[in-house]
Amino acid sequence: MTSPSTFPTVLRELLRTHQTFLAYAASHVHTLDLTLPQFDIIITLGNTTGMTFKKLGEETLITKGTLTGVISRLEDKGLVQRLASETDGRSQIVRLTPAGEAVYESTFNEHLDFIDQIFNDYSPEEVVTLEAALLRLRKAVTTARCNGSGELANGITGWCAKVQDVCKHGVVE
Amino acid sequence: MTSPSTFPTVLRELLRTHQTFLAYAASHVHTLDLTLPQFDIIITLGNTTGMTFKKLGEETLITKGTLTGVISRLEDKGLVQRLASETDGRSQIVRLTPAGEAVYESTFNEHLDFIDQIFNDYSPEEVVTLEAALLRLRKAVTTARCNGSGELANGITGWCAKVQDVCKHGVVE
DNA sequence: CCTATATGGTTCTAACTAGAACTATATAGT
DNA sequence: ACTATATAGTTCTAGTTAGAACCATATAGG
Repeated sequence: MTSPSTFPTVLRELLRTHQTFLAYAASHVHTLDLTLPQFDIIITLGNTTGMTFKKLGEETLITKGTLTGVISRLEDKGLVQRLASETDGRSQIVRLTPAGEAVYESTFNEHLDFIDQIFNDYSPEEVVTLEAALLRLRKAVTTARCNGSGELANGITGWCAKVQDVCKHGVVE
Repeated sequence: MTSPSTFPTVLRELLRTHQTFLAYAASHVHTLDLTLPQFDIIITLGNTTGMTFKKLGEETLITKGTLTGVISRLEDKGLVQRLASETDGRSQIVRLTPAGEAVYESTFNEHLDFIDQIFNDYSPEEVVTLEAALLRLRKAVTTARCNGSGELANGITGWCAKVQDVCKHGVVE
C-alpha cells in the first residue's frame, strides 16, 4: 500500500465529521434539556414496551457501566422507569413513563427533520453509498483488530480467539 | 427528499465506525500506558519545537477546557513541558521533553503501521474517495448548522450570524 | 493615552466514557 | 442435586467532554 500518510488524514476526517455531527445534533437536543445519550435512550425506547439494559446497550452503543448512570438521570427527570423482569431475576426492563412518551411523540419527527437537513444536497443513492462506505470501514477496522491485535495482544484468551475464529468464517455482527 | 428513515441509519453507522476505530486505536495506545488524547498530543508535538494551547487545540480537536487537564497529566508523566511565550504574555508553549521525544520516535511508525492495517484491502483511490465523502458530510453538517440552527437558535448573536455569513460566501475553516 | 472588546489559558461543572471488579442469578455439565 | 461457568446490572475508577465564567494580556478604536 503506497502513500501511507493518507491514512491518518482519512481517520482524522472521521473524527472531525463525528465531532461536527455530535455538536450539530446536541444543539437541538439541548433545547429539550437533555444530553445526547439521554435523548438516544428515549428515541430507542419510543414505541416499544420497554427494553433490558443489555438490549439498550446494544441498540445505543452506550457501554453498560455508563448506561446505569444515564438511566438513573432519566429516572430522576421522570422520563423512564425500571421494572423487574418477570423471566430473569438478574434483569430489569426500562420503559418510558407517560412523560417520556410525550417527549418522544413531540420531538422524534422534529429531530428527524433536523437531521434530514444535513442531506438536503444528497440524492438517496448518495446516502446509501455513504452508509456502505462507512460500514466497509467499520468492518475493515474490525478485521484489523482481529488480525493485527493477534500480534499485539498475544496471550489474550477467550474473546479475542473467539472473534478471530468468527472473523475467519466471515460472520461479523 | 425521500426515504428519510435512511438518514438516521447512516449517522448511526458514522457513530459505530467512529467508536470501533477509537477502540482499535486505543488497544495499541494503551500498551504505551497512554490514553488516546494524550497520545494525540504527543503525535501532534512530535518533530516540532512546541505549540501553543490554541494551536494544539486546533490540531487535535480537544477543546481548551479539556486540553489544560490533558497537558497537566502529560506533564505529570514527564512527557511534556510548558514554557512561557516570548511574544504573548497570555500564551504558553507546550513542548515534548526528551522522554516525550523518545516515546514519539519509538512509537510513531509503529502506530502508523498499526493504523495502516485497516486499509489492507483498500486501493489508494478508495482511501481518497472515502476521505472526500467524509469531508463532504462534515461540510453538509456545518451547512445544516448554519441554516437550520438559524431557526432553532434564533436570537443567538455574534458567532452564529458570523458563521452564517461566512458560509454564504463559501469560506469554511 | 484611554476605553472597549477580544483572546489565551485556567477553573469549574455536570455528564459521559470505558473498563475492571463485584454480586446475584441463570445455565451448563456431571 | 451439585458444582463450575457465564451473564445482567451495579459500583468504582481515571480520564475525558464541552462549555461557561473568570483573569490577565493583547488589540482596536477614538
